Amino acid sequence: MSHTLGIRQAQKQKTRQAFLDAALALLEEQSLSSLGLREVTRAVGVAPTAFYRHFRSTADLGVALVDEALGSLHPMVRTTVSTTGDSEERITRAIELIARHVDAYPAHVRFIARERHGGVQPVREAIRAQLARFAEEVKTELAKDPEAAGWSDDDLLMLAHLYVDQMLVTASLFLEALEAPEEERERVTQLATRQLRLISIGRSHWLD
Amino acid sequence: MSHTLGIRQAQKQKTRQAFLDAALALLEEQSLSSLGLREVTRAVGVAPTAFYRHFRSTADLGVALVDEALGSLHPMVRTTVSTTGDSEERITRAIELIARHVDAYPAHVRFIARERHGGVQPVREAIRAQLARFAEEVKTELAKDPEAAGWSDDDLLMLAHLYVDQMLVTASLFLEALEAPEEERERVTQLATRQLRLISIGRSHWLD
DNA sequence: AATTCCAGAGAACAGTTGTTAACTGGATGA
DNA sequence: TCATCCAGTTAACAACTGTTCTCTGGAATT
Repeated sequence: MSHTLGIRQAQKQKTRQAFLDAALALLEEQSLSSLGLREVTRAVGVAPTAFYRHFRSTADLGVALVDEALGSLHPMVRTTVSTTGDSEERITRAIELIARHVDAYPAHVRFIARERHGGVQPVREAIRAQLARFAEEVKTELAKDPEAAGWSDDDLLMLAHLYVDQMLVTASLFLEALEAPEEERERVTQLATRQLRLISIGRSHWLD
Repeated sequence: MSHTLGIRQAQKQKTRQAFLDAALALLEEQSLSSLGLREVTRAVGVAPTAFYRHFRSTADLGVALVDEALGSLHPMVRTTVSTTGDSEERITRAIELIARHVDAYPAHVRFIARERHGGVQPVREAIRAQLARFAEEVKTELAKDPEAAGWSDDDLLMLAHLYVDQMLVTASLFLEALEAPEEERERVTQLATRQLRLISIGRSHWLD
């Protein structure tokens, strides 16, 4: 079923990706609501009007960035929660996975953290929707665990949201520590690990 | 020692407050990094150049807003954590206090949530510093609790940060539910309450 | 009463912004 | 081969931006 794109479509997608890349770079030092259309086209090296061939507005571009940043993350989230091993191993592995992701895609993480409560409504809504999906998926994985026996659906979703939010808090901490010395990164790892451990303890005594 | 301000100083402070109020209102629909100096002066009803009599830049104004939004919050945080009563009562009271604060100062809460990871470095730093102070204060209160016996300083601070972050997550949820029907606000209250309860359970079994 | 001070006004500056319209030239499909 | 399509270009628009310098009039100081 894989149909090779025509030269034309291929070039268009390439330009579109250049817009996304340039915007993401520019957004490291500002918010989406101050990102100018001309600013982006200048960075890409095309005429301002070329922008409209791909996006209606910078808000539209922002929504596309949300998909790029979070869309491909779903498989990882599933495996993060569902990995086997005892509780302590799973925590260590989850934190490490987050740290690696921040190292690999710092600009994406910064964008999501920044625009989650940012000044552009459609983008906020897109992030909210994706995070709700994450929570649903985490909930599904949690439900498979024998520890979830006796838990109501509501409580499972409550815990899933807690995990998702904690994941973002941790990612944001790693982001701030990106340029910091290894010592500081280790401090963050320890903090995040113990916070997750505490939540995990609360989880195992929830039904007491 | 209270010295009545001269007419001149009084008028200046009044104008300064008008700047803060106008900026806060404008920031409900955008981020600080896109807030224009002329935009603010127009809203206040003064000449653009008057801005410089009070602030070096919009970033400077942002830092002043952080102080206004968080500076007066310290006493409340202390009482939130230190209130007497059993665990369940304290949780209910804390959530209610957050809900009331969001109702009373929605724009302040929105500003902090938005600019905590926003595009203006000095403002991010100011918020980070204030939240670190909050965490220290929460830690001090936690240490007074008999339940904290045997806890290391590091673990207490870890828990304090967890509480502070959870407080912000909850505040942000109430903010999104501000215009929503009472039913939705009740749902948020239930969610936040159970999350805090789970953390509280983890806390009480931490030393097991 | 005379002098200094200073919050705010006014005008002007070079640059920037988003959006429109009409175009070009190479890929596409008949 | 020839007509159609369409990603990207060019030019122009009114409106807006931050910042400078100069000025003013009433409060503050002497």
